[in-house]
Amino acid sequence: MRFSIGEFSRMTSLSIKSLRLYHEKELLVPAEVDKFTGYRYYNEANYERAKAIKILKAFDFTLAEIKDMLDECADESELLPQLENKLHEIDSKIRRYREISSAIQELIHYQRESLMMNNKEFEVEEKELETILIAGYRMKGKYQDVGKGISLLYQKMGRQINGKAMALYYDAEYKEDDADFEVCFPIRKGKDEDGISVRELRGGKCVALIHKGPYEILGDSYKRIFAYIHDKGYWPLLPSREVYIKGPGWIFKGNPKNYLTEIQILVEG
Amino acid sequence: MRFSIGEFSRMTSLSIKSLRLYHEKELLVPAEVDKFTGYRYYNEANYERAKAIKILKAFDFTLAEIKDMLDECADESELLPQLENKLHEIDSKIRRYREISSAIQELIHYQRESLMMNNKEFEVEEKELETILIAGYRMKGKYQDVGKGISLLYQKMGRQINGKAMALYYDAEYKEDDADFEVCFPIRKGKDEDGISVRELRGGKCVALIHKGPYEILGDSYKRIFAYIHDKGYWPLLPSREVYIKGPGWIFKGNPKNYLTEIQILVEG
DNA sequence: ACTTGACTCTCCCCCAAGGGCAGGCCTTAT
DNA sequence: ATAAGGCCTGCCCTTGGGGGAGAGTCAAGT
Repeated sequence: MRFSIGEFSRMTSLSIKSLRLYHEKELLVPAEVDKFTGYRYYNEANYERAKAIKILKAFDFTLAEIKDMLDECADESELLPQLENKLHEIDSKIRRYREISSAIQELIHYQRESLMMNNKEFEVEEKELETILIAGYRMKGKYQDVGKGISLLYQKMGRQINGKAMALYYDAEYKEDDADFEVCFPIRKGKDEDGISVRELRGGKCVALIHKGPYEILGDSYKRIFAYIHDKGYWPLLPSREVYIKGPGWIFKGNPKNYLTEIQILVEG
Repeated sequence: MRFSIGEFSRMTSLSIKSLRLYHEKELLVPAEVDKFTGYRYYNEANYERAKAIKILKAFDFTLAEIKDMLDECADESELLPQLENKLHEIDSKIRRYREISSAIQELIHYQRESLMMNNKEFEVEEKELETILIAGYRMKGKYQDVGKGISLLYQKMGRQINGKAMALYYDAEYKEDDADFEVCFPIRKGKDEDGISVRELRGGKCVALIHKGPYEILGDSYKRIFAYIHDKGYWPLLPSREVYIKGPGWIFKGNPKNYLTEIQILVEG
C-alpha cells in the first residue's frame, strides 16, 4: 500500500503541514518521494512511526527529542531514562502552575472581598479580638514608610502569611517625621530573624471603625473613634492598630478613594 | 530621576532585549527617547508599570494580554474577569499535565516491571486466582487479531482499566483461522456496551507458566504446561487464559524475544 | 485526447518572547 | 583626546506549525 500525503494525513490525524515539517526534520521520512514531482508517498512502516510520534507528542516531548528517541531506541524499555526526565519536567511544570493558580485565587478572593465591602457605610463597632501570631518589623520614620515595611515583610514571610497587613502605632500622639510603629502580618508560624519579631499579639475588647478613602484623611476616622471611646467612658490602650483591608494593590496603585483601612483600638473598661 | 536602559534593566531584572521589545509593542514606553541618538530613558512611572508587568508575567499572561489589562484598567478589581479566565486556563493546564504525568508513570512502572522479569527463567507453577471484574470483547478470527481487539477495548475502557490485557480461549484445540476467543481487561467498574461484556471472571486453582519469546512459539509452553497438568492428574478447564505481561508496546513493537506472556489454565482435581 | 477539479509541490511570511551577534554611534571618565 | 563600555538598529534563530501564492500533477469524466 502507498498513501498520498492527504490520505496519510487523514489516517494519522496529523496535518499535512506537520507531515511536511516532520519530513524536513527527518522525523518521519516518506517511504517514497517522486523524484520528478516531489510527491510524498507513505507506507505501513511510516504509519507505525507516526503512531509512536503521536504518543510521544501527547507526552509533551519536542520533535527533536522524539527523533532521538525513535532513532536510537528499538524497545520501549530503552526509553526509560527519557521518560523519567520528562516526568520530572512535567511534574515541575505542575508545581509551578499550582503556585500560580493559588496566587491568582488568593488575589481574586481578596479583590472580591474588598469589592463587597465597598458599597457599605461604616460605623464604629465594638468587638472582641483574638490573640494571633504575628511577625512584626519595628520602624521609626514617616507614616508613608509603612508601605515599604509591608513589602519587605511580605517578601521575608512569603507563604507563612495568614491575613492582611497591619501596623501597630506606639505613639500616643500624631508624629509627623518620627513616628514609632511596627508593620506586621498574621502568620502561621515562623522565627525571629533580621529584626523581625515573631510573637503573639494579645487580643481583647476593642473598638473598631473601617475607614474608607485615602490615608491622608485617616484623621477624621480617628476623631470619630476617639469620640466614641470617650462617650462610653472607655480607656484606650496602646498600640493602636490599622488593618490594611484594601490599599494600593500589587499591580495598580488603585484609587485611594476606595482604600479600606480598619482602625482597631483595644480598650479597658 | 532618569535611568538609562542598562540601569533600568538592573532595577527591574528585565533584560535589555525585553525592554526594547516592550517598547516596540508599546507595553512599556520609556518616558523619554532622545530624538537624535535613540537612547531610551526611563522614570519612576515606568518602574511602577514594569513591576506590574513582572507580576502579570509571573501569572503567565501574554504580553498582549498584559498590555490590554494595563491600558484599560485603573484598579485591580477591574482585572477580575481576566484573572478568572487565566485561572481557568492554568487549571486546565494542570489537569492536562497531571494526566500526562500519570500516563508516563504508568508506562515507566510497566517497563520497570517487565525489565525485572526478563532475566528469570520460568517454571510451571500452581496458584490460586482471584475472581476479578473484567470487560471482555468476544471475537472470532485469527490469533493475530488479538492485538486489534486489545486496542479497541483499551480505547473504550480507558481509565477504568485495572490490570494487564488478557485473552480467553474457548477452543479446546488449536484453530488457525477461526479461533473463538475473548480479549479482556480487568476493570474497576463499567457497563455492557457495544458488544463489550462486563462481568466477573471466576478464579480458582490454576496452573500457570510465563512464556518468554514470540507468540509463534507459545506452543512450546502450552506443551510444557499440559504435560504438567497431565502428570499431576489435573483436569484442565476452558477457557484458558493468556495474560500479556509484555507484548508489543505502545511506542515500539519491541523485540519479540522479550515478550512475556503468562499462560493460566484453571484446573480441577 | 482533453478538460476540470481536487491534490500537491515549494517558497515565503506569521505567531511569542525574546537570544545572539555585527557594525556603528554615544557617553563618560581619565 | 582617547579608550572603555553603553547603546542603537537590523538581521537571523528558536518551536510547531498556520496561511496563502503560484505552479505543477493526478484521476475521472467526457
